[in-house]
Amino acid sequence: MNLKQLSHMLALSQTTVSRALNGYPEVNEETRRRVIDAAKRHGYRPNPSARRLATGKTGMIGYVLPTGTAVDIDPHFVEFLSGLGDYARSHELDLVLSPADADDQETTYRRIVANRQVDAVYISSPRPADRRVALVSTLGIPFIVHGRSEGLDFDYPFTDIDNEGAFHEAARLLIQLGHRRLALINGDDRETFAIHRERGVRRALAASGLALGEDHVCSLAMTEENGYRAARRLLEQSDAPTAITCSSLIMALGVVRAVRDLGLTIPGDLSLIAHDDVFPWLKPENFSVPLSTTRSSIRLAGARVAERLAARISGLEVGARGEVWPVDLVVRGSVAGAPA
Amino acid sequence: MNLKQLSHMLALSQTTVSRALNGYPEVNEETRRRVIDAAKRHGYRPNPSARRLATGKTGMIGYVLPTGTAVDIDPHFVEFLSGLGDYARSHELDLVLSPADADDQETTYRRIVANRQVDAVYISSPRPADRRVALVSTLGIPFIVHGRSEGLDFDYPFTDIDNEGAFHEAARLLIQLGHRRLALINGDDRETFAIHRERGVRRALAASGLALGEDHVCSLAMTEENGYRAARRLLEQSDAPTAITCSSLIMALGVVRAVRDLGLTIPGDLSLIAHDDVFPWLKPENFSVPLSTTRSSIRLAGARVAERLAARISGLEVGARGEVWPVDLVVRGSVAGAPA
DNA sequence: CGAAAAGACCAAAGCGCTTTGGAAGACTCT
DNA sequence: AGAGTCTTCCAAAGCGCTTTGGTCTTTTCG
Repeated sequence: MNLKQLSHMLALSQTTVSRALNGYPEVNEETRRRVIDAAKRHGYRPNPSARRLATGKTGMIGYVLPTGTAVDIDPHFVEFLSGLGDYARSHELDLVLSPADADDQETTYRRIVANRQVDAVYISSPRPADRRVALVSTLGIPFIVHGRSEGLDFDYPFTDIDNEGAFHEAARLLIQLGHRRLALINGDDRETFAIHRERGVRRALAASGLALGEDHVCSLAMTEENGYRAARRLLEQSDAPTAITCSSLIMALGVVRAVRDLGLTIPGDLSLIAHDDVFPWLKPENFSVPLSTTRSSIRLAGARVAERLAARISGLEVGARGEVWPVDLVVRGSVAGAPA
Repeated sequence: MNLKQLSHMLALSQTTVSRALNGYPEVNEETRRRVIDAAKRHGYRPNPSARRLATGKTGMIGYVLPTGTAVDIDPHFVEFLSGLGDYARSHELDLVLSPADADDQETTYRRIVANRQVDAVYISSPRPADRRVALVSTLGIPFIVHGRSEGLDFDYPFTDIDNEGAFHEAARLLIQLGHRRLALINGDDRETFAIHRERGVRRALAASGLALGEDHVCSLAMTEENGYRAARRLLEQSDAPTAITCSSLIMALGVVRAVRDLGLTIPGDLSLIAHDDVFPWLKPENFSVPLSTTRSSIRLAGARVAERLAARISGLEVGARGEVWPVDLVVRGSVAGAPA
């Protein structure tokens, strides 16, 4: 059932039927009702390919997915996607993932914009002076950055959490508890979130006249194994930290294992606070010693990003407003006063 | 730069240019070279919307993504996606995720087929007599099932691993080691993979005149917490198992925690074998006691599914061939002879 | 009461591609 | 030389929708 058939059946022109369906004003309300009714009864659904060709609108939002045998997609992605998908569904948006060579995403961005394959895109895991942000911005497609870049000479719309504030608070708490030697087990420090977290820890230390030693900060891909290695390295050195802040729950698993292997205890020998993105399948309260966390649901962020994308597509949102969400500090058993 | 401009510039008809570009035979090789050359030089890329409208081909593969606030996307998804994306990239395919109400995916399947939004779809986490498989099959869109359904009265193409064989082997090993009371901590037993795994364990036990007690099998969403709960429940009962087979590495984390909480040891008091889908961020060899596993890379499966989808789209693959991959049993420190 | 404005509808021109159904010229064959 | 065959190219008809630029009635109002 296409527009031609439907309009013929109603003895109306395609123009009028199309307008009736799309809510244009220049059609009699009585006629509109007839049209809508008939469309529903016959299950008429405009062909999206045709509509897209005519309007340029696709009803899709895009994401360039870096791939390659050596490239691992972040497990956070799936939670983000849950939120994004949930919102997208309610607004009849689909998400198209365009796989790209991790080292050349630009080509793919250009392609999806040139081809008008999507109405908007989002960018995640931004880095300082992120080229993707600059690119997408000049290409003129609506977009939202999940996270933040830095050192760009223009503003852009983003949704981020207060990583610096979160880790500042975490470190401050540890310092208040008497800890003097803090360490940070961080994610890849080429990404802004990691830089912000480190900044937060340093700022808290500096406020008490302390500093983060060069050998007290690790920056690695967020795997259990790297958490373990980092913790071993930190805890086996002469001025081992008495407290660790950690960028991920998965790394924290490794930290806990290292602590156990070394015959130490949490929080007796080591206090630990990790960032929790809120996974359904791994919860900080279920660690053998319940884990203190800085908590922020990445799923909510996904929903928010989708919401803003939808708003930008429909022109409801304009400008370059960045929003930063506060992060909860949730104290559980894994922190205690510094050992004597 | 569109076809019209390009053909005008070459003083050829759109027909000829189109044919030259798409490799049709009825065009002079000399002319073809000129056209291809000019197209490249001017960066001509056919507009996919237009091409789609004309041909019906989209260059996209679809996946219906169940969403909802109470619905968690499986973290395995991201690994599967890595493989799928990697292959898709090399074949210039995009992936479109269509979010759907988890309780009504049918509408979405019908929509994406009716609208010709994708060239093929894949289905994951199938259940016995899965309605999606039946639906997609009658809708007539090319598809591949990742996993298997059962009890359908027709054949369909799938790629699955030998879940039954894997868990059969795991259980057999444990029995050979003298274990008599085995337990199974399984995933959601409404899904076929879980059913097959249970079947494998039962078969191995039966071969030695043993059985899987009703209270020795748990079927839950695969979270750390559920792994913990299940293990507690199993290990605290009077005829506690001396060996556990477990459907996921994440659940195994919980099992290990439970064992520790109960003051037991692996493999002294309990042998443990879990299924490993091969995550980059959590490796069985890094468990405090290296974990024995049945191993199968879900990422490879993703690549294979993409490959088959591409083949079906281009007509290279037809028919309903199902393929079943063998699973490796990797023995590490977490298994030992049954306690005396 | 007549002119201007508003209301309701339509024919046709795109959007940019593929594909059908020729047509013109060059070649082969008898 | 005329008939048939290739080879090579083209004009034009879709694909199914939106939107422009009208036309023909009605209504409004000085």
